[in-house]
Amino acid sequence: MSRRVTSLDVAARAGVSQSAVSRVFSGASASKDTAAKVRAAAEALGYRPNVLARSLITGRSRIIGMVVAYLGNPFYPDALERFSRILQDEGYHTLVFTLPEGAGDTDTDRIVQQMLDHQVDGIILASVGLGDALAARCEAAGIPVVLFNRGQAGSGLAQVTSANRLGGAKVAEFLVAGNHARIGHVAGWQGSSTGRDRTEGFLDRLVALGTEAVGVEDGRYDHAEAVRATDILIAKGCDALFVGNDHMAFAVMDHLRFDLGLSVPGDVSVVGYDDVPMAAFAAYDLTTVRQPVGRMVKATVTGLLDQIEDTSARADITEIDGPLILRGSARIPEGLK
Amino acid sequence: MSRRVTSLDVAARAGVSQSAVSRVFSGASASKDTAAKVRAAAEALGYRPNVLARSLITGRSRIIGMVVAYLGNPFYPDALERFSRILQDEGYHTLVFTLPEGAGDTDTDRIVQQMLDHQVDGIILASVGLGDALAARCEAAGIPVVLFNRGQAGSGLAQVTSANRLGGAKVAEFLVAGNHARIGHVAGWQGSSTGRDRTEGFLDRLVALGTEAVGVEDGRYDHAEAVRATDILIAKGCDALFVGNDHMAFAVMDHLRFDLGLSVPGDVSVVGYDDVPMAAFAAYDLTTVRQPVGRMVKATVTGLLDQIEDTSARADITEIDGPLILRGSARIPEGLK
DNA sequence: CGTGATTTTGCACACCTATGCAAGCCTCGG
DNA sequence: CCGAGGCTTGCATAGGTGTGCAAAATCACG
Repeated sequence: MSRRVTSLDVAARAGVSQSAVSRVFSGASASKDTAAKVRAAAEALGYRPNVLARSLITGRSRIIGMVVAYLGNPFYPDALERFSRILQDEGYHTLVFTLPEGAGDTDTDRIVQQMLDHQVDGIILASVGLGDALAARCEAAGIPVVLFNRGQAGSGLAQVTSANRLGGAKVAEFLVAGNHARIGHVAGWQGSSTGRDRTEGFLDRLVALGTEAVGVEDGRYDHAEAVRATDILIAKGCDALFVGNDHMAFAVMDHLRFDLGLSVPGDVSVVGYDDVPMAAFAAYDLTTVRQPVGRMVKATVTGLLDQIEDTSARADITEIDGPLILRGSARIPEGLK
Repeated sequence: MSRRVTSLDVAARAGVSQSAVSRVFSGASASKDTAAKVRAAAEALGYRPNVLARSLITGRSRIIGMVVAYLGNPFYPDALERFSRILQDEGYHTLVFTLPEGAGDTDTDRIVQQMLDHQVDGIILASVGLGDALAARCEAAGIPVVLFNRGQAGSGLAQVTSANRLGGAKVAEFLVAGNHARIGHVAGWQGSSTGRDRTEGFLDRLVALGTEAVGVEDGRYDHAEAVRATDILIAKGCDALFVGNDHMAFAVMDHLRFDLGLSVPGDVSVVGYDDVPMAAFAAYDLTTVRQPVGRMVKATVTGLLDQIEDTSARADITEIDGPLILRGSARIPEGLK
């Protein structure tokens, strides 16, 4: 394997200095003439600037660290794919960091260190599961951070979520309009802001509408927990369940239909949150609140790059509204048919 | 933001030379005494070696490029998560590259260039969709490559797949044993080796058993295509369908049940391939051939690291056998009950 | 054509670490 | 006590690029 061709080689061939080559490739000023000569020589030699050397000296790697922990929920792979694609188009790349199952502070520290080691220009935290520790440490290290699908009140960190409270409220309106008598809630993990917000919005709106939830059980975004929660709520006689995300909603529907022998939506209406692709599958045909992944991802990237390119740009909180998608898993009010 | 702590700072504080510091952190020989002094100083200053500078000089980045294109199929996120985790444990990291939808040669070239730019130590191609061009170019660039869940006959490239032919054969055995009279096949994309192999193994074994497929339609790993294929095969009177992967199988089952009003497995048996988590959901309860993701991932990483650390190690082809998982989407032969 | 303003260019250094080489140290056997 | 051999250590350089600075070249204009 022959040696890499360097900017010096190009300079020699083009009859200019190495700095001229550097300037041409880093977009600095250069005369039409030399730029042409340099490009020709580079083309002939197959020269490409060495990213490592460049990063070493500029201090910017054009790499974004992305922390994920929960790819089992199809919402996240979808987001990851979009992130990777957009960042690629912007000349950035995505370095993936996976948080171990029961992530303790030790793990968190290690991840942060590794990101610092690689001098990532920015960080996307796309995981509901991780504590505030990670975000705090990133911030302390002076690296721009955006929380994706996760909020953290008063942290001063940039964050992009869907309008979770409003979404929860929409479901409340919908179920009440559907004349459901006993409404229950399999909540998203109450340790996460998204989970809490959806729950709050839902419960508050119920009260505003003059009714109340028969029961609320934390499903912790977990299959088995969701089933357990369902049992409790059904025992209380619920005829409608708002489930904290689609992934749990599938488990709930399966349990209702195949273990408890109930009809959905005949006996029980089920509403989810996310609108992952599978929600449209006929087997579930899940009524759910859509999280507009595309717009959320775009907003996240924009916010992050703004922070990177203009350090004075400050972290803002973005909430993106998504519609309730009416399908067949919940009784549809007369007025909406 | 204060300047980074460098090995020179540590050297000064420890009263040794910079090279001593370097040697301690790169695992070269050093006396107990100096090692201790260096570590103490490093600890006190919060020193961490600069990965970029190190990579620049050693030529190894400890970064693995991972090319994906099809995260819609839940098989791949699962794999990606495992890859990231294992590589992390081995001191490597995962740089994700996403191939655009209709990836032409231009895109392929760009991706390869970007990987070269970042001097990735190795490449995992985890995408059925991409042509041979990408693999060839990577190989030409002298970077170790392993194809994951994708083969390429006679390419001389390392590859890890499940035993696709054998898997297809198992399904043939199973369906014949179940006394199915008219067996059809919604094939995986015939442009991919996995698709072809499964199909071959399936059809060959049918013949060996003295029967034959009523029809074979390419589902191209696509939802809509799978539905189209199903229509054709059902029109031919099939009472059993082997579907090229689980993701399509879900579409097929939904179509059979909710559009055509057929019972699964009452009227038609359906068997998939992959055993993604969703296959175990009660709504589908899909009989399918398991791809042992964990072992496939482990084999891929092992093979790749071997090639990286020992350039003489040559590419081998690994096939990992997986069992047929019996569930409720296909009639179970008397003998197996 | 001369002068000042402006752009272009080259020089040299910085970024931070790994490593070949030679010199220094220690150890051990005779 | 001496010499040989092995382990440590420091020196100096390489790896490839960006950038401040000053010199050179170009331009505009009177």
